[in-house]
Amino acid sequence: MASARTPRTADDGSGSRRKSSTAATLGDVATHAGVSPATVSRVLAGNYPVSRSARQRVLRSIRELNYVANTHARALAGVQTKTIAFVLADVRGPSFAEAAHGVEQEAARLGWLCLIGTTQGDRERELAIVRLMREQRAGAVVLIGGVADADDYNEQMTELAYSLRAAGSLLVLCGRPPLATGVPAAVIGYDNEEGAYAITSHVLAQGHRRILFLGGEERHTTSLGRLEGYSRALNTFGVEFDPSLVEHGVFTRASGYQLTKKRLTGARDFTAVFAATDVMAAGVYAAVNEAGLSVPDDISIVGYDDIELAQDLRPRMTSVHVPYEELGRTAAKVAADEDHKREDWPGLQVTLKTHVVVRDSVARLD
Amino acid sequence: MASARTPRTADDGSGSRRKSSTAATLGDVATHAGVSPATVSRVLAGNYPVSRSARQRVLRSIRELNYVANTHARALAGVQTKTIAFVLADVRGPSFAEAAHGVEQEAARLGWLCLIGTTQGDRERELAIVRLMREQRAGAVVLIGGVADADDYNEQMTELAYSLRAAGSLLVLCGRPPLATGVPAAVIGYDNEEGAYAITSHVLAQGHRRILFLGGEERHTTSLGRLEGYSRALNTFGVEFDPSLVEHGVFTRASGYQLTKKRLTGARDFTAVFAATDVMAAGVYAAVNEAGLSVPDDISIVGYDDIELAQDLRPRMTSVHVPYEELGRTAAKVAADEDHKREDWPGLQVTLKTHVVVRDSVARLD
DNA sequence: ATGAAAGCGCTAACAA
DNA sequence: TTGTTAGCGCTTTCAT
Repeated sequence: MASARTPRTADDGSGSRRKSSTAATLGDVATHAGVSPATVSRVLAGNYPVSRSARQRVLRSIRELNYVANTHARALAGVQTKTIAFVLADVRGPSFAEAAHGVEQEAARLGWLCLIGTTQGDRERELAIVRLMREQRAGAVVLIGGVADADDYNEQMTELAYSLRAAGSLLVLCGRPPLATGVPAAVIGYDNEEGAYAITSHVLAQGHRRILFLGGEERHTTSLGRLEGYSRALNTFGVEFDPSLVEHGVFTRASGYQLTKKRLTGARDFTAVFAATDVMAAGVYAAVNEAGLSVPDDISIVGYDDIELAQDLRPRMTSVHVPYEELGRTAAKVAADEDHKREDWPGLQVTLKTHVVVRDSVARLD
Repeated sequence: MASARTPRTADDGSGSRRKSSTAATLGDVATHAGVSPATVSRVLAGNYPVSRSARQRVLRSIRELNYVANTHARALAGVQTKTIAFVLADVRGPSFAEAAHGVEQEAARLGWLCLIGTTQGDRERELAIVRLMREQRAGAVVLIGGVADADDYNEQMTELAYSLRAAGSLLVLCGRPPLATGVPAAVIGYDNEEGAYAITSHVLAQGHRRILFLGGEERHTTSLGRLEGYSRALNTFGVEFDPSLVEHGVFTRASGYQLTKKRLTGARDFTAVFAATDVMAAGVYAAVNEAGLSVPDDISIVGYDDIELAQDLRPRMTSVHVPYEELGRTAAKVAADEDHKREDWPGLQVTLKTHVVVRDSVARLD
């Protein structure tokens, strides 16, 4: 049991404040246990037979030295790191936060770490971050939320999907449309069109015919999907789609407020507002209230996402519930699943259900 | 210009979908530029003289090969990674999200990456995560939000502060009290006591004398600080502190709702409620409304944090504004600042200002 | 079942 | 100014 290096104890129990000695390495554990580094590595990986006695000694040394493997050394030696990178536009969006929470929860449960990056909705920045995450050898990169659609962007993202896959990693698209078929990425989504169709139908069923649609950026996939559902519902009810009833802004309270305020000056040519997100809808409420109008007597309002806020607005807002947390959890599960590394992995597409939650923000028109 | 390895181009321009070849390494760049690896490393680090011509060739090769340094190799070679780890209880808390956003923004601006971990308010998990982040060689670890106070916990965290510092990293406490003096950690905070004092004084000045305080966990530092301010204000106004007017729960809407509901059954012995967070206050509103009572005519309500929600509640809620985003930004700045690595770094404590935002949720009592 | 040794990509001390 | 070389801590053949 030769010992070239002095084993470094993690705590000398002296209780005195001192700089902790540098952390124990695998080599230290090996020395301490009287085995070779390879053996320690083997018991750690558990992918190779090790004698009972050796294993026990190693385990004991690990405990005593308070050993924790160095992730970087591992990564360098070629092992995929158990970190899942997720990138979103802004952590402050409640629905994003919900999804992020789902990812984080599930990742933690599986013993994975989370890297996070935000893009402020900037496509270039998003691409840059995904590249960065690839260099970090993230085990998977999860993209949360829609994007403003664009061809060259899609092309670059597709390229990244392939390159991630080649590196043993995986691109997970969460809450946004798939790339072209055959591209090796997992897609976890919900149906924007369907939910929008359902809630618009609900409004129409209450007798409304002029419904103002407040969307995000014009080419934003989420906004687009919701607009389509809105439009299809009109169609079903035999109401002609009026482009002048569609406004584009961004997914913030301020934007919802401004857009509404603008439409409220002059003749009012709508009886209801469908805000593409609940956060925007909060701005609609504010503008309507400020104009001295009442919800829903003067104007009905519906949103999308069903975040907690929907219950705090007065009157409580009717909205489309999206299982964001579940979305995130699923993404993490897929990311952590080794299955996608198989040569013949067929790709994966999951679509979660949404449903309308009816509250008190839509008046019946007779 | 010998070339043992075939230089690997990043893009063959063929436009066809193919697995990207494995990424170029520093060695590839060296070969391509006809210099030694050391030279490449030098131009990258910029900490050593390199001839103009060599530098230019290297830079060009880097561009052509699309080279990006491997973080893990760097970390292993002993360089601090430019990643700032931040750990908080739950990304879904709006004020946390705000702070997280601040950290993320500033970090990105400085070219740093963010690692995130959540604890669900569990101290053990928090310690475990901080240890993990240390193993990840994070350049700094930022702890956001209060914790339930406990001696042994403080001791372990102190130990971690030293060990982080020894590893060239830094512990940043954000929105929580300092550890013992002399402990090498940065503290970025705001004054919970002061803000609570101010808003309670405001309520008292409106004539209220029986104010229900709804706090979080009993030993939670944030809750504690706010309770102290509440208590001092009572004292200033010559009102005796009544322990039966203090309830403890957790910082969620549901908790605020339940606590209020409980206090609303039977004789009502308070005219105002001070919820320790806005999110809890939303629950208070809900319970009060549900009991058929009116805010502020029957019951006045104030919160703390001044998140966006405060403006969406009706009537709009009076609250204490906390510059969370600024808090996060400051934390990131401090974390990224090399200054703290100096041997004689004196430690750092920043305290941000809060202020009361008066809205419509407090009635004047005469 | 176990150990020796090479190598992952980078940095830094030492030579030249 | 530049190159050579020895690690950083781990995994993984290849021997034994």
